[in-house]
Amino acid sequence: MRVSKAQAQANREHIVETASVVFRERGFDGVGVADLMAAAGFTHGGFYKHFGSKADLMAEASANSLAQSLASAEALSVKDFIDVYVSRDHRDGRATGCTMAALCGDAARQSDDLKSAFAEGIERTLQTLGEKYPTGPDAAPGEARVKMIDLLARAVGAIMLSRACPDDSALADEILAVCHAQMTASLSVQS
Amino acid sequence: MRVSKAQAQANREHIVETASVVFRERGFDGVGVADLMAAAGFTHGGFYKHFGSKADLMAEASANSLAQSLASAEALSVKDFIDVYVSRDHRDGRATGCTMAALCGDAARQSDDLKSAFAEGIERTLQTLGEKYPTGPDAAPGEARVKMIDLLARAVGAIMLSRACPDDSALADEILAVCHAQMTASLSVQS
DNA sequence: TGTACATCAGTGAACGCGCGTTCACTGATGTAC
DNA sequence: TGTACATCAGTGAACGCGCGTTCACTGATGTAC
Repeated sequence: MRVSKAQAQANREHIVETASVVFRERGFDGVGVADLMAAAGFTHGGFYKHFGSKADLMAEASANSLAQSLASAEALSVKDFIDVYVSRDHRDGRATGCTMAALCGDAARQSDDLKSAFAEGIERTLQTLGEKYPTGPDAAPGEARVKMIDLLARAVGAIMLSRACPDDSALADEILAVCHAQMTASLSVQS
Repeated sequence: MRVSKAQAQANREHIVETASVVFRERGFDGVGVADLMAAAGFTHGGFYKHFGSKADLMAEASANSLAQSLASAEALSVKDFIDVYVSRDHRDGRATGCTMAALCGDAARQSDDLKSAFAEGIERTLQTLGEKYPTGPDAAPGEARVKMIDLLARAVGAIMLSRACPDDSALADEILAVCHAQMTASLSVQS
C-alpha cells in the first residue's frame, strides 16, 4: 500500500503534530510508539520509515510545538501574553498549551539534542516577546531581555507549581491568581 | 533471614531516602523498583513487605524530600534562600536539590495522592519563608505570602528552564544570573 | 532462664505485560523505455 | 501514451528486554510456656 510522496510527507507531519500534543499531555515516557502511531491513525510498524528512533521524534515534536506556541505569541502584547499564559485555561489544557511548561522537567533528563530544541524555543520566545516589553524611554540596552527572562521564569514556574497541586485545590488557583497579579503589576513599574 | 523490628524500620527509611534521591535524579519513570532496591542495598523481592506499590513509594519519597528541603530552608533568610536556590550548584545537583524543581513536571501527571504531597510541601515552604519575607512596616496583611508565592514561582521556573537547556549553554547560565539578580533586587523594593 | 514454635524481613525465580525496534510482506506509486 | 519493473509507505507478526508484581522459601527474631 504505497502512498504518494506528498501524502507520505503529510502523514509524517501529522504524526509529529499528534506526538507534540500527546507528549505534552502524558510526558515522553507516558506514551509508546504504538500509542502515538495509533493516535495518528496508523499502525506502529511504519514508524521507522519516518523517524530513526522515538528520541528523534521527541526532539522533532518538541521543536514543532515550541515553534507553534511562538507563532501564537507573536500576535500578543506582553500583557496579553501574561493573561493567556498565567490562566486556569492554560493550566488545565496541558495538551495544547506551552511545551516549556508541559515538558521542561522531562527535557532536563534527555539528550542535548532535545535540550537544544528547548533552548532554541526559549531563546526565540525571549526575543519575540522581549521586543515588545514595555521599558521606559531611558532604559538600559538589554533591559527588555532581562525583564523578559524573569517574566518567562515566573510564568513557567507559576503554571508548573499550580499543576503539581491536586485538582480543585485552593492553592493551585491561588498561585495562578497571585502570580498573574504580580507579573501584571511589574509590567507598569519601569526601572 | 528475618531482621529485627528496629532494623526493618531503619531499612525502610533507608529505601525511602534512597528513592527520594534517585527519583529526583532520573524521574519517577526513569527508575524501576529493582534499581531502587539495589541502590538501597537490597534485592527487589522485599519491596512489597514495606510498600503497597511503586506509586506509594513515590508519594512517600516526595513527601520525605520536600520535608527535608524545608528543614534546610528554615535556617535561611529569604536572601540566602535565593542565593542557594537560584544557583548553578543547585541546577547541577538535581539529586540532592529541591524536589519541586526536580519533579513537579512529573507530579502534574500523577495521582492526587502524590500531588497532595507536593501541595503540602509548597504550602509549608510558603509559610516558613513567608514569615521571614522583608515587607515594609505598613505592608498589607498577606503581603509577605503574596510576595513569597511569586518568589517561589520565579525560583522554580528559573531552575527548570535552566535545566532544560544543553549543558554548558550560555542561555542556561544567563537565565540563572538574570533571575537571581531580579529576585534579589525585588527584595529591597517594598510595596 | 530455657525450649519450642510462630512470625515475617529479605531472597531470588517467575509471572504477564508493554515497551522500542525489526522484518517479511503488500500493493499503489514512481520511473525507465 | 502505454507497458514493465523498481521503489517504498504502511501493515502486522515477532524479537528481546525490562517493567511492576507475586510467590515459595529461608532463617533469624519474637513470643508463649
